[in-house]
Amino acid sequence: MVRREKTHAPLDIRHLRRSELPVDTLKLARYLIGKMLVHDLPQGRLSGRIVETEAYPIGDPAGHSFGGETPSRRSLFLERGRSYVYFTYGSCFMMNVSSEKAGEGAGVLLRALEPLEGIALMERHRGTQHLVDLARGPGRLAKAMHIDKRYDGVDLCADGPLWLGVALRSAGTIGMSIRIGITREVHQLYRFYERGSPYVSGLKRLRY
DNA sequence: AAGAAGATTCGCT
DNA sequence: GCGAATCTTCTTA
Repeated sequence: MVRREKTHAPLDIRHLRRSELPVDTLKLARYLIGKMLVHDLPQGRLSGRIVETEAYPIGDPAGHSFGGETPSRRSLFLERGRSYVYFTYGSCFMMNVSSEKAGEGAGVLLRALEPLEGIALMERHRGTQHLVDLARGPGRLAKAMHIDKRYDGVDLCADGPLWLGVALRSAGTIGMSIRIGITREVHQLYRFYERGSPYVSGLKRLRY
């Protein structure tokens, strides 16, 4: 397989400014489809296009902010554009983008990326060379991008190692569906994805 | 102090 | 497709 970063110049990715982020969890979840997640490591840059998200808005019983702020969940209550990283099922980190005003608990779960730069390093992190599986699913995404609890609370609009960006290619058609893996509010259409992308998880559940 | 649940993944059938 | 793995956090005693 031809590796993009060896045959193309580095992508021209510009930082997203906080003022560009919609001040609404559902709008932000849709807005982030087609945007870039970038992690600059000493070994090189990891980047990918966001192709799948889920919204966990204010007051959502399925959201981690439901029931109020705790030390482990404080990042969800930060101003929009900060990361909330948590560990679950004894094996997976997952990354959210906080999505409302400071003091309001809500977030957007990043569920899948189309890997673009640093693919060889992502393959090492994930232990597989199957491109479409590298960041398909929230736990795999975090592992491929080398995201763990150290990155909880990071400002994704600041000039740090982990950030959100915009590259030239925009999103295609955006679809909606029910969210995956939850037991409450299961009927809400709070999941957004790029139609036709092979990098989206749970393809069998895309019915909308 | 003990137990249960959890925004999943992987391996096996 | 199904079920185990695995551990943090929160609840209850």
